Amino acid sequence: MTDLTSLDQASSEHNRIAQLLQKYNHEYYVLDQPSVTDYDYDQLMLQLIELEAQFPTLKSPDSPSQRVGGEVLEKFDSISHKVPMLSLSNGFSDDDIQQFDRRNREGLDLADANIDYVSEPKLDGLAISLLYEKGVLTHAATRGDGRTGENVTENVKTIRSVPLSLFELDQYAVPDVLEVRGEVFISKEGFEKMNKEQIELGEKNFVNPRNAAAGSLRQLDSKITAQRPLEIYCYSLGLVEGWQPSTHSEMLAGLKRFGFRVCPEVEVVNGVQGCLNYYQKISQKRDSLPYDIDGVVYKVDRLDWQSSLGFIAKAPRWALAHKFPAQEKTTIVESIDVQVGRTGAITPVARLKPVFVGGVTVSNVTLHNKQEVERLDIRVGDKVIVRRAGDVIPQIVSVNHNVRKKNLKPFLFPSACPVCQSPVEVKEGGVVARCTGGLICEAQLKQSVRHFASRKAMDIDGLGEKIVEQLIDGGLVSSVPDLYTLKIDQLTDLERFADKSAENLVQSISDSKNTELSRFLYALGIPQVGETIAQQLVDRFGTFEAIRNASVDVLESVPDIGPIMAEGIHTFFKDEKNTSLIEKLIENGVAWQEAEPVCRDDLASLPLADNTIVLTG
DNA sequence: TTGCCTCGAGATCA
DNA sequence: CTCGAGGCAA
Repeated sequence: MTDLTSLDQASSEHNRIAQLLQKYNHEYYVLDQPSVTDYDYDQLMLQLIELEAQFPTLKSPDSPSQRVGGEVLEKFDSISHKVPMLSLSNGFSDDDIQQFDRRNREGLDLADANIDYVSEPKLDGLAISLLYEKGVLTHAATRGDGRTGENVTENVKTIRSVPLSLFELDQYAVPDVLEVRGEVFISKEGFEKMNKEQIELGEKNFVNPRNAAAGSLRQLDSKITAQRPLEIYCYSLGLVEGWQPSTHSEMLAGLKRFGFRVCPEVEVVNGVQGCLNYYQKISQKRDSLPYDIDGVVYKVDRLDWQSSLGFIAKAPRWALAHKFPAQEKTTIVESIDVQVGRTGAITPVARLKPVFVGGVTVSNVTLHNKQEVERLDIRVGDKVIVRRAGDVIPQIVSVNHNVRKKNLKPFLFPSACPVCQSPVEVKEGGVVARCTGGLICEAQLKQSVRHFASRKAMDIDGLGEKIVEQLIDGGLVSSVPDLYTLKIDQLTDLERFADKSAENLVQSISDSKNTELSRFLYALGIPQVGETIAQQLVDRFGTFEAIRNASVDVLESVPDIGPIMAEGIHTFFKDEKNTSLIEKLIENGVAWQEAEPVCRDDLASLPLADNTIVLTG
């Protein structure tokens, strides 16, 4: 390599090697048909890296050398998705699929004609968006909340099956802007290998491929990501300029030509029967597929039909995820605890003998309320069937009463709060039992303080659950305003609280004094008032005084506020306990900028959105 | 709800 | 080294 002295020479050599590597890479990771040995590939890569070390100007963002990882980041920046990343509606039964198809045919005025659907396995990984500008991968982002995700470009570049630049084939011009979406995952085999390595390194095993993939993508050091066996299958587009396929299947074929990996199980099927047959077929193949899936996805093939069907709240109407039934396991109820929430809600929770189901270890399952406990007739010592319903929340499916030992005692739903002994009350017509102790109840107090400090409320950094517990158990805090009079010396008396921690906590509490009205409102924990309603109240009324003095009728005029909420808000501000608490907070220095009341309706959602309205005065 | 990553800080031990 | 907080993903 040292014989390359001029930049020109080096540059053409760099080009040659880079192109070879791109080709070999694609053959190996996308087509699964390698034409050279791993050794040859590695040697070539080393040559390239050496060359770039000698001539750093040759290091381009799409150089194959990017695959080994680069600089260590300090944090991930956020990236906003120009086209939001939506989720999919779920279906579980044949009937759900038939309804989906019927809705589509009705929506498209098709009566009897069958719709072509693209069907594909639903991979159990994490969604990712890849942005190519002028054919080069420039940004890769996680889904996040659908509107804003994290910039994980450096990590994604290390995934061998992600093209760093698009293939240019004569007859297919590369689009100016191409955002491709897909699923990043780890294969079953990759996962096994990875865990073997973890053991050799003396590290902990990963529990399931999905979380291992998500964790791998969140490494600040992309060199670590580069060593993880991440793969990708691409399945849809985001923002595109300069390419207009007319069907989904044509789009997927195009993606393959550009060098993307597309799941080989994808098929175009005809009508609802085609979908159901596909589901059967994939169900049978499921165990032999090299990766985890949790269902199949159907998408209307014609893109013009997709756009005329459009979207509901946060999912396309033209696609449906047909999920496999959740895995179920049997375990034992070890105890039934009762939790008291911020609003006094009494929730029974079953503590289970830990059981590995659906990829995670489940040991706690909420039993929701009294009715549910009675419906299940669940007792400590019972054998129960557990599953993870709809992706995440564990659920008790049923209790095996046949094998119940005779001496098991029925669970007695408490009539007094287990924490403060105040009477428990169920509102007329309601299901939720509530502790009537209010803030006298330590459980409610703890939760209120925790809520007050939370990020979307007053954002007091470092005041988590355990610390709140310590403050209240130690008698340092008996109401929310007490936070603002905490002194460093008081804190240092607590366990595991040294000077630095005490100082930091006092500082972040003090920092929270300057806040926004909407945060403060939300922090107060007014019944029914979440983040959104708090913001709407501020938009409508502008000042705290205006909100606190608003009559029920006026409150009801705010969008999304009905009679129940209006009543709740009004009553909250009439209660002297609440007003004195608010006074104290203000005395202790909590303050915000007040605004003029602006009656701001959500313009985008109104029929007038397309017109221009000029406001004067 | 669980799993994973990352950070700061306290505790522990050489 | 361990713990708690915080953030993210499904």
